[in-house]
Amino acid sequence: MAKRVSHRDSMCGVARPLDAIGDWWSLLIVRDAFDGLRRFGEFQKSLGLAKNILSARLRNLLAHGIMETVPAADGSPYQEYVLTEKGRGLFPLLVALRQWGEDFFFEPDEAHVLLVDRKNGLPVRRLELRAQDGRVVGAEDTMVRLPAGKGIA
Amino acid sequence: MAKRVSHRDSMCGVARPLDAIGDWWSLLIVRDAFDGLRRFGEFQKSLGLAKNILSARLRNLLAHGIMETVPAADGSPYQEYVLTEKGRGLFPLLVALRQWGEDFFFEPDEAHVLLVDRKNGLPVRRLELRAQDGRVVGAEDTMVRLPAGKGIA
DNA sequence: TCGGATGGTTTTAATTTGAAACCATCGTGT
DNA sequence: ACACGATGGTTTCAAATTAAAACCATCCGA
Repeated sequence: MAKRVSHRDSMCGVARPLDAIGDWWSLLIVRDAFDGLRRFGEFQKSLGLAKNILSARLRNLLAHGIMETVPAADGSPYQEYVLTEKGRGLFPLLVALRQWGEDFFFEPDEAHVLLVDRKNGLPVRRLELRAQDGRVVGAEDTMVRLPAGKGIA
Repeated sequence: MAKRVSHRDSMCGVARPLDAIGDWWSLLIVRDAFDGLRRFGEFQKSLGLAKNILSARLRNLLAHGIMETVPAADGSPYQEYVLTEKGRGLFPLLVALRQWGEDFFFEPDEAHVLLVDRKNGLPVRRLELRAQDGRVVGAEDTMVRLPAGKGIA
């Protein structure tokens, strides 16, 4: 937690979120939350991590406003963990991660889960970054503009 | 490295990439590589991490085929680290991370770097996930379809 | 041939992680 | 009322990881 940030990362738009997600367990928890999991035990069973670690990660997600606890849901006396709006904002990131995984981590013939449109069951399109005029742009077509002129951040 | 994966993550399209990126330092290295950094010393200065850690991370990125070394570039007798196609495939993920950061980690009046179109300097659009028919879809509109029918993965 | 720049590795301490044991609360059965 | 299992954690302690610093090697110009 509270990872050390480099001298220039105080202003960096990439490092700041990384500090909040902290580690990959957190992102897997968020993924499971998108899948509808809400209870401590559900996350633990799904991810197979130690309870103390899950506890720490959930605490961190709560502290960063990515998840929140709600008092009940089905009458149980326990609390449940649900995504906040900030947490739901991670959806594109998860999709990007998933699509990258599909592209490079599965053999061509290897079956893998597919993200599909709920309406008709068809796979979703690939994420594309577009310029204001609608052109699809890649990394080569973009640059970062600095607000005041310091590092390369 | 070689993080333990849960019992079901062998098939999960999200956990697999996470194993390759490993930790957030790796992603910051990739980000810097997109920014044009290529040399060991450049990464070290930019990120401010210990040299042994940078060394280990670069080794891991090489092992996963995310970066590769090229013999020279400007005559120096040293090697340089550049992104492979697989590494360049991380661009949408970085954009997603950056946009999420812009949304939730900066005060409304706080200046921050902006990803802009190189052609005209205008900010790029937000990433949007679209269905086959072009509709913009959110998390609620999607689900994962399993290849054979097991867990919820 | 000295000395600095570059690109690492080794060594050692501090932090984090993880497994297991432990504990507390609630609900149920009897 | 009381035992007991399920749930949701915390504590303890060993193992792995990370970080800082020191060290080492190579190339290069003066």
